[in-house]
Amino acid sequence: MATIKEVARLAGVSVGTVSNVITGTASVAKRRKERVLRAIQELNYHPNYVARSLKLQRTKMLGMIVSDITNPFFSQVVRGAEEAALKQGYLLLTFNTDDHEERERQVLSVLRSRRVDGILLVVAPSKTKPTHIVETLKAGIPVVCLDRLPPGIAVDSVTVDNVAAARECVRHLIAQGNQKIGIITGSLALATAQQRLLGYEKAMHEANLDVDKRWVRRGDFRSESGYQLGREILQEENRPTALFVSNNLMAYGVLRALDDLGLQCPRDLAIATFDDPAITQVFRPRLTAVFQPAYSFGYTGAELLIQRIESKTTGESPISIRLPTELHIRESSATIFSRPEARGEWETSST
Amino acid sequence: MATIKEVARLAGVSVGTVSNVITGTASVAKRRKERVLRAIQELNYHPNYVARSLKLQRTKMLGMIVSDITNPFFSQVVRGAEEAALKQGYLLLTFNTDDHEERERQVLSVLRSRRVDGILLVVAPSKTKPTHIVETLKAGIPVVCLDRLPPGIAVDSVTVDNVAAARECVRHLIAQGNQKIGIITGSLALATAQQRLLGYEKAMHEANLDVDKRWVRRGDFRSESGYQLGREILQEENRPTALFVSNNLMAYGVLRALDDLGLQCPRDLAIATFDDPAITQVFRPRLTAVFQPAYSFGYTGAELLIQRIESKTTGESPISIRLPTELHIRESSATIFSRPEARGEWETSST
DNA sequence: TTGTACGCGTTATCAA
DNA sequence: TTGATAACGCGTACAA
Repeated sequence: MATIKEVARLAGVSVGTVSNVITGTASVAKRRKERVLRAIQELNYHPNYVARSLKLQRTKMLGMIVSDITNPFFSQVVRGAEEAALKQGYLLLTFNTDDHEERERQVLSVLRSRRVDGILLVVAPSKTKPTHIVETLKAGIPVVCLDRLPPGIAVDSVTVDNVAAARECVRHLIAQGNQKIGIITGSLALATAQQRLLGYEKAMHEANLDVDKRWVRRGDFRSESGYQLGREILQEENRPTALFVSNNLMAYGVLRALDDLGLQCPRDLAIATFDDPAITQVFRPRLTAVFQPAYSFGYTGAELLIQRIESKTTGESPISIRLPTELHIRESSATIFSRPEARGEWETSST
Repeated sequence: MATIKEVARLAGVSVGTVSNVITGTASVAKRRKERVLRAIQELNYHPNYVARSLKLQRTKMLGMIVSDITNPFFSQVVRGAEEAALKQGYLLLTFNTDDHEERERQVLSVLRSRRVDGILLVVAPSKTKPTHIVETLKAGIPVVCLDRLPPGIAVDSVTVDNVAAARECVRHLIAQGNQKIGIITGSLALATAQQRLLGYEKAMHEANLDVDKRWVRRGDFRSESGYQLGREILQEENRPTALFVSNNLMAYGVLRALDDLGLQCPRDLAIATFDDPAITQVFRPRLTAVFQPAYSFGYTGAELLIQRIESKTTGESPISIRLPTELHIRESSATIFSRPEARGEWETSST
């Protein structure tokens, strides 16, 4: 692979001149410039970004850590981040943690060795303050947390108001006539899961509705837990008429559980959930869900991160960006108490 | 950020010794080793991989290019690739091309500048031989093509037998009693799209069934084209009773079209398709689909690529790996001619 | 077994 | 405007 030296020799100029042509930092005489360009073409020269990174002490690479890119919500986040990053010449190094804190720790270490300029992070569940994140910050590497906030750490972030969104969602279930409403939460080591539970409790409380302990089940945001807990709840002798499921994957699990038990949604159980991937919207039952702007999570996060990087303002007080959500009301929450005649004609209300 | 020099100074040894401790290339006296380890700990030293890459002339980074990570098929591919790569210490630099050849060209150029050790590539549609791929190969960068083969280029690859899979799938539609069967293809600039069309034609031909030209529509593997073409076909006066849709996204579009027209699957139209993301399997209608081992595409591809990289055998004759597919038969292809009484009880036959 | 010195390909500084 | 040269941080001969 050709080096800048070879280009310089072929063009009959010094390496400094070639560098100036490439980066455009200093002006170069027109004739020499042309000679250099021709040599670059001829040798099919591609500047060595590794060497440049070493010299400049920045790599123009961003770490992108999500729990599972296979979840349509996160693949959208990544997509958004890539778009914003690429636009400014940054590349994405992506990783999945499957929500394992240990894996997150390893990835963070790798990323520090790779000298990425910054990190976009969807944190894994953690009971205690994740020291590896603190240390990354302390090392001067900007981190922007997406969707979830790590406990006890002041860090830039892009989030939504989970409490309000969950509350609105459960309110809707109540408005549909449901009184016995259950919830399947994510791991309570995750801020988002806690907040959605809180929103649920608020809505129930302000409507003076009892919350039976057995209707509150704790999952882990994965499909299998939705399935298991769904089965359990549905087999209670006093089962709820509606279920608020804290994320999409678990809602899919609940649907499977319904199917197993010969039950149907919404006939036997109303369902409302979080996350609203376009891909599922064409199938039945259409899920009532809190839509989160997944793409914007990534895009906005990357923009914020790059701004931090380039303005060298790490250590300032954290910036937290709040994105809006929308409650998309569809057939899965149409209960026995209020079921329109028409099928498939549901409106999309927003907030 | 600490350097190897500082570690050496703190431990009271030379940089060579520190390097030996880190890489394990030469043995170091136990006591000194401990001192070094302690110094590393204390300084929170993370070896500079940029410098190492420059010295070693390899980055332990792989380029991963897909059309759209938002498509569950490709997110699985990426996931598999990451798993295999990480296991051997390689990192993934991921990119989406949205099937634009120009974008692919740019990304390839960036990747060469970044000095990635190899590239996993899902090629974009291309009418002519993509010279940028040839040149990447010529530059000595191993490339493994996933899922699709670029026209006229001998390159390592991981694919499935699209012709056979499509044929089996259409045969199934025929066996269900359908005689008027249409197809929505992807861009015929894509090998996979061509092959699936070919499989369709073979199945129709060997069953002595006519193929009405108006039943053969050319999409682009995106949902919107499935919707548009689905509408067109369904509004023909002599419309088919079954449709073979060449990929998942377009199938979702067709479902939407059905809905718009007040029709239902499978009552008014049987559907069979390609790709079979787990996420959709819990919804109705459950789609009959050719399952492709998406995760394995990535995993196997990365393994093959790394083997190429580490054995330095670029330029040898290309290796092509064929992965098996499975036809998953579900309710979407249950036609009026053969419809079991039970709902939701469909078997999964495989080949 | 340990230390020294060179080079990887750039960019930036400085003198010409 | 141009050319020569010193870093950037590391791994690895080679010498000790």
